[in-house]
Amino acid sequence: MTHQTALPAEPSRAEAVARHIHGLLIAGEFTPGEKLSEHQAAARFGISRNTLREVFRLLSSQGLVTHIPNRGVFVAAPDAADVVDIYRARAVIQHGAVRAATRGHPALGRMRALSDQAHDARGRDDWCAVGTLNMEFHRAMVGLCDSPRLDAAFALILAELRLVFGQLDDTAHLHDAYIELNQSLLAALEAGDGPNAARRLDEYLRHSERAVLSALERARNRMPR
Amino acid sequence: MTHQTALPAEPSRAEAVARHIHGLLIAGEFTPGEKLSEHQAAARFGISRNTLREVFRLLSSQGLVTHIPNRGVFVAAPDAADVVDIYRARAVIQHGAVRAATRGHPALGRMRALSDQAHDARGRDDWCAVGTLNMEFHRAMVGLCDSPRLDAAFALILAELRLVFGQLDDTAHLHDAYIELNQSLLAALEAGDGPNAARRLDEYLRHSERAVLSALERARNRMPR
DNA sequence: AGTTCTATATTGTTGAACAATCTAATCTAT
DNA sequence: ATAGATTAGATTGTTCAACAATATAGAACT
Repeated sequence: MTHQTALPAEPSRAEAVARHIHGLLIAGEFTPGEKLSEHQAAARFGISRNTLREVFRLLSSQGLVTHIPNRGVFVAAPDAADVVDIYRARAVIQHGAVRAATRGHPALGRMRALSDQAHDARGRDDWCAVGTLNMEFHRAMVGLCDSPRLDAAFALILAELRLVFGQLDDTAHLHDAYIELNQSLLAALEAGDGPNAARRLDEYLRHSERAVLSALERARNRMPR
Repeated sequence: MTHQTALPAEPSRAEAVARHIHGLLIAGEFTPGEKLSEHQAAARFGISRNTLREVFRLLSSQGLVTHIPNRGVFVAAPDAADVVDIYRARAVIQHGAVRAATRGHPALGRMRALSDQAHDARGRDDWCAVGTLNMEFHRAMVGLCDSPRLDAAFALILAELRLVFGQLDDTAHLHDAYIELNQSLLAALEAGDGPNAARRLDEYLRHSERAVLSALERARNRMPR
């Protein structure tokens, strides 16, 4: 189950379009709650309505899109409750990662590399890259569990979080201060200090959640619907 | 996001068939790795090939069926590695549930009710019900997290485990001894004794995983493919 | 026996069509 | 004029027939 095509060659049109829309969604190209008409979307993405329906089933299973029977599919509109839930789930899974951490685990090397890259990206003021690398860092952390299923579940949750980010305006400050937190978290893991790592993790999650929540509320106030 | 139709009235044929096949899968009506031909399955379930493809996308996103491009879809054939992974993921999520447990949490009441029902079902030698109730018990336990996303992720994992059960012959003993373990686990949670609950949980998971693994190997030896 | 080639079957996708459902505008009645 | 019922239009859910692209199985060949 660990086979992952190095270069994501898309064999089928459906999956290609699914990945494409996925990219548009987490890039914030749609407004939350926006309806995605089948006729319209099929024309826009150059596939038939039948194939598009398969794509929608794909995306809706990933939680990026909400399918309401006989009504259509709508861009997911995560609210504050969803953010709280996402961070709750993150806490459980990532706490499990801390417990599963062992010195010299391959995932630690990946985390180190991503942490360094994030540091570089910040030097270049490339905030988009910082955001992506930050998420990759935490995804790599879940790799400590050595569980494909947890990896998959976490990837889903993180994709939803990126959907939230796409709705926000000021994504810069959301990742700035957390590079240091990630570094100290990683240091604790590399040192094999579980309790300290758990504390650092909780600290990160608490701060990040609060930042996202307030940014979301700001965005909602600016654009109430 | 908390709306869940009390009685699962199926508005669309696709979802109805999806649920139907889901039931057949976890009941062990298919042999693992069996190919599900579109033409054949569409005729069998009385829907068109296009609609069936949507159903397959649904099921494949739930991990019950494996979609291989240009090859078709196959009944998932979880092996020992998958079982290990499933229990690894369970350990992480359910350990989080123990940490989230608070006295008087509604989920504890549901667990109590399910535990009692399982006890009754054992008295009636209704092992099928015992198995279902055991899973419901643990699903209710994850409800302690108050996280719809963790609930969903856990439900997915448990469905895969049921798929494994469907492949086994002697499902009776798989749940017999665990009723007591569940009861002591629940007692520890109700008493607010987290560390003890965690120990009981690990004990349950360790025993259950070993039982499933050996039963799976036995089944595989009897029917090598 | 192993390989190549060919014929067949299956999947991936399309377009048109229809019933069922929802949406929005119109029309009534108070 | 506002509230509710009615109708017309649009959208979804689903089917069918068809075709290209790929995979499978079998035949022919070395």
